[in-house]
Amino acid sequence: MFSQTAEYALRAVVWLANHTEAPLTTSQIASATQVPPDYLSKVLLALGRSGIVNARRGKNGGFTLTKPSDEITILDVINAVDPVQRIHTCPLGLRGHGAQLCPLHRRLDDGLRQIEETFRNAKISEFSGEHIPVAPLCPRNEAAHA
Amino acid sequence: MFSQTAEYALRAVVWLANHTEAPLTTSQIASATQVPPDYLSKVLLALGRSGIVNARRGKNGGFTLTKPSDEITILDVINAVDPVQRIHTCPLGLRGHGAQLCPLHRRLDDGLRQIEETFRNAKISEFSGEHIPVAPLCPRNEAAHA
DNA sequence: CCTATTATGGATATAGTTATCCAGATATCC
DNA sequence: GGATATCTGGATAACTATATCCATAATAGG
Repeated sequence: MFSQTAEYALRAVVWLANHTEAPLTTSQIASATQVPPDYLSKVLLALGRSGIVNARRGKNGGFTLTKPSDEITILDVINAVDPVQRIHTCPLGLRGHGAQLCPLHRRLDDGLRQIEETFRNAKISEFSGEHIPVAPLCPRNEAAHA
Repeated sequence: MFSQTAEYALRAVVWLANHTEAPLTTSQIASATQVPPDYLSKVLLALGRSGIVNARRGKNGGFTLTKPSDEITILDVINAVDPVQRIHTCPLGLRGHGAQLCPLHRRLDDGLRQIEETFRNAKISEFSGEHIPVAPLCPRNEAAHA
């Protein structure tokens, strides 16, 4: 349902939100989030172009978030790499004029609107910071070691 | 967000729900719903395998719905061709054990669950029958002719 | 039984997404 | 200013989704 690219972008942003002390390099993020490094570099590029992350080159360079994590939503990240395509006009190319969708497509678009809404209300801060009981991204299930 | 295939499948099913007198052939459905005929044939095959449509070969053959349209949901159709992939295990392949998703993936899966819910509640009958004010699928905008 | 019609499904082509590779640009540090 | 680290971005490959083509199987009707 979501593209792989969106998944990768979210992992990167959540990881960055949890490591704000210094910039993180592509390869640091890649190994932490288990994303192919060279592909991640494209994803980070897109996140940069959308103003979600900031890049610094050279030694001690890397990526940082441009905003605090409570000002970034899941929707922002998804839209940066793989925008939600709302249905604005009849996909059949009939002469339905714009706003007037048929019941089916109106209903499908309602679903899309709902998804947007849900993910607009999900701030990245929800997944970062000290208050998170389990580790960011998937927990390593420390319970198993006890 | 939804695949092209799912879109095609929904158009076909809605069209069938609105034309129940006799079986419709692939090419009839294709031209009515503006879907590439040879591709539609694969889509209808998948719908048949999922028990949503019934096929009859030979003269006067074609496709019919196996059930009344109020017993088929948008979710049924989507799942027949391009199933909603819920997130059950950690996509990072870490040793998180099944049920225990990290906050991010739990939230994403919540979104997916919500989509399922929304489309499970959308019966195809909603888009078929005499009670529909505008034509099924996109209206031909008859207003423009007045 | 024969013919016409229609679905079934395999083979292949095209396009889009995901992934890899590497040369270049830019910044930092000394 | 030189050396090194790092992002930027173009070129290409692998994979998946979409689309097309056509031979075959099954059915209806005569």
